Amino acid sequence: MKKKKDFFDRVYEVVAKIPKGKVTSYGAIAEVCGIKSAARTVGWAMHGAAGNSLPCHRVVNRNGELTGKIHFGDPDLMESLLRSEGVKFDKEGRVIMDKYNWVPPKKRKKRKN
DNA sequence: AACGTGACTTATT
DNA sequence: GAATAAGCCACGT
Repeated sequence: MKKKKDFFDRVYEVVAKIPKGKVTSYGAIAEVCGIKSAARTVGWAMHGAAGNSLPCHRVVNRNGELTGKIHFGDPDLMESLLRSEGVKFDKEGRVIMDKYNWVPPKKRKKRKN
């Protein structure tokens, strides 16, 4: 039975695997899901992820800006969470992508590595 | 089925 | 280099 996971489910899996103290970009997740150009859809997936205990605060945009912080209820919550995990911000309030940018492993069919 | 929206990204001006 | 435009995919109405 081929349970074709929806794009959303795929995103949830990836986001749930983001290491603590690291962040990733929507585009990266979208690419891992198979659609590189679906960065926006990844954000949509987060909407459905609300209440799924997913570390959505570890997902930032390509610039390291916390674009989704607005949806946390409190704009400062996302930054606080990341700071609590050891993530540092530059003076512009962005995540230092050079150090914290983490790209999820591509889920190949039966990837044995 | 179609139009509009959205937590993005890339290219062009 | 900054600002604007278009492209992209999925969901909601």
